Amino acid sequence: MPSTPQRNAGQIGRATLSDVAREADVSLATVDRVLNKRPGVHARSIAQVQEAVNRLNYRPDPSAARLARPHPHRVSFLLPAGTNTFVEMLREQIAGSDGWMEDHRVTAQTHAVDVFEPQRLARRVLSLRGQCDTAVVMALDHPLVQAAIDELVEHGIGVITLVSDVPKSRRQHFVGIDNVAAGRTAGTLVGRFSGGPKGAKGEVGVIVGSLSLRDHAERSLGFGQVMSAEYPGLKVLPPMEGKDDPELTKELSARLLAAHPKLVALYSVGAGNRGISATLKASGRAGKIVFVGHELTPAARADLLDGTMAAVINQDAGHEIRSALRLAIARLTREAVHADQERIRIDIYLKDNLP
Amino acid sequence: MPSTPQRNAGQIGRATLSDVAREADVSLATVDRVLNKRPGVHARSIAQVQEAVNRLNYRPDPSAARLARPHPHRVSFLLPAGTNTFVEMLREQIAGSDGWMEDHRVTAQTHAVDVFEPQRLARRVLSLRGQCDTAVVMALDHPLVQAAIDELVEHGIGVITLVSDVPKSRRQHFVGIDNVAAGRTAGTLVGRFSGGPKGAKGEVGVIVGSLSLRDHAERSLGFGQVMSAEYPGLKVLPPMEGKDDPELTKELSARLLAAHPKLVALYSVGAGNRGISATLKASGRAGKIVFVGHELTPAARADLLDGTMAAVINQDAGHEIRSALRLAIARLTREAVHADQERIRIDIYLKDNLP
DNA sequence: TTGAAAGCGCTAACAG
DNA sequence: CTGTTAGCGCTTTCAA
Repeated sequence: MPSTPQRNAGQIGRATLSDVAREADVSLATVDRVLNKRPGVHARSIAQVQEAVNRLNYRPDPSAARLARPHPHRVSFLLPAGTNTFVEMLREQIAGSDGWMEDHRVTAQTHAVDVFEPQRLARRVLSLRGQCDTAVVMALDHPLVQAAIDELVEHGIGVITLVSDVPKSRRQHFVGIDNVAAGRTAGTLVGRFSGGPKGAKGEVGVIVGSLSLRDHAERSLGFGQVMSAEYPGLKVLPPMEGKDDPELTKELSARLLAAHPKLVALYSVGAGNRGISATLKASGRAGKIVFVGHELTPAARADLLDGTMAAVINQDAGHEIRSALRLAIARLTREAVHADQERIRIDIYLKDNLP
Repeated sequence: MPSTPQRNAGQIGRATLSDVAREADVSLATVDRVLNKRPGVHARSIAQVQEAVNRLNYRPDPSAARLARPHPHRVSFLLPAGTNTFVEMLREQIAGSDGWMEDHRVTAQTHAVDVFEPQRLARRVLSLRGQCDTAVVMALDHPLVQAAIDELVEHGIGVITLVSDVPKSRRQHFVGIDNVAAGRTAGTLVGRFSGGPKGAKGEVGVIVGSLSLRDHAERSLGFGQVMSAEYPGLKVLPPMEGKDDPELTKELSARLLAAHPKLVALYSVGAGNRGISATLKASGRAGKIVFVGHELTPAARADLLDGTMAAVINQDAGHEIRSALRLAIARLTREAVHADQERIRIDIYLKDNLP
């Protein structure tokens, strides 16, 4: 037993930086350099420090780290331009997190981009170089975009994809739901609400935003899987592309109703639910046709309450923003992330369990 | 404009304690005394400080506060003794939060109590006096318990009710779901899965743990509301008390099936779903009878996947524990709580959206 | 009733 | 390549 009456050495409380420094027989600064992977440290010192860290089971104190850091972490959000209500909700959640961000020494900037233009989107992603420490991107999955993300990562910027993933990129995390599973969930809801495995008979319409959007394609896929495997009596019609535009979805759904009198259900994969809702109400079939869609917007809420929509599948915008933010700073501070807490759920809302 | 070249005064960055001290023309210590409502401060000083706080829009920095505090906050959890799987999940979540707690200077202790004994429970609650800063209690709603909670609060201990509320008490918060709404949700699920407002016909069984448990009673109530109002073809049978015990629920459900050949659905309000599941499987009616229950335990998960259960209504144990912990420390540190984040959702799980 | 001062554990100049 | 040092914003003795 060393007889030096130093405080701490794995006894009471947790090990601190100075404990590590003492054990590794180097200075505070050197430990800091090793921990933060800064260059210019002798290999021997690195090894000593790492050994001490392991031995003492050292974990940095995030509060102290935050307090000492003179500059805030800068995170940039890249969100689709336009009037999509869900994106609007994401924006609000970012704005609403300012208090939290201040407390955590984080500053955020939000940029609007035309997500449907891979070229421009990629350029925008690239332009973030040097502008921030972490980029949170809701992006189209396209090779150009993937390359841009990879380059950003190359430059030491953390990248988190939001809502829509770019799986082959070197992004640090994806914050969003499993869209195939979400589609399957919609399938089960539509199937059971239309009469169940036995009873269900008729045609089912599907309106997507665009099949070239990865998430929409995945949802359609999952939906189709369940329908064909479990509800043979239900015939899924070929998906129509509504461009997430209420005007267009309104028109399409009207055409759908006219052409298919045996329509028993309608699955809206993307946005523009307001248009469908309008058609349904105008036709007097609201509440008769099982209408399931995504994202709990104020309009969807109202449709749920008056029975126009049977169910809404949601991803919690607030949770997604907070999660992205936590993951962003966790990379910089090496804080532990609790996977459980960061998993975005596929929420199902009926008229009865609205928040 | 004052010409003193002091740093800060509402300009760059946020106001600090010293800013407040300077503006109020008192010392740091005095500001701290006022902010933490410690006694022995002249009324004039109090006023000055408060004025400065408002003027500068001061909010304490939680990281700094945490760092400076020599003693951790002590929170005690009071959970039901016994083998209930959901309670087990709560326990695991508490254990799994230890890293987070360490980072936030919080220590937790968990006590097991016989919740069904108001006397003993109340005594146990009282015994927490002086033992902790915050008590998180999953309690029976009983006058004795309420009184005990109120006394604890009187003694300056924060009380948070978990899962099951004691609404008339002076508890600081309730962390849990709206059980009437949860019951309504179950109602809609059962109704729609059994054929919808028109088609549904037959009898529906209800098994509760005990009707003297507030949450069970509330769920039954909500369930009944929806069924009678929206599914007139479905006849809800009088609830049976299964004491949350798999053996008993197994027996009860078997009796139920035997006595009611026209049973189309079964709503399990409390625990003991394993027993019901066993009966259903043994009778060959698993998957035919719409079986809806609460809490996503491993067993429920399996039942969902093999079709024995149609849906599970869940409250996220991890979210509840984290929320309780955040609320506990927020009281001590005056940190802002984001109501949105603390709202516990009524999750609906189908086989397709399992986490 | 009030104030001065010593940290909490970490980061980042600035010197060697 | 390494160490010293001055804080970050707050809490808490200890004196006055």
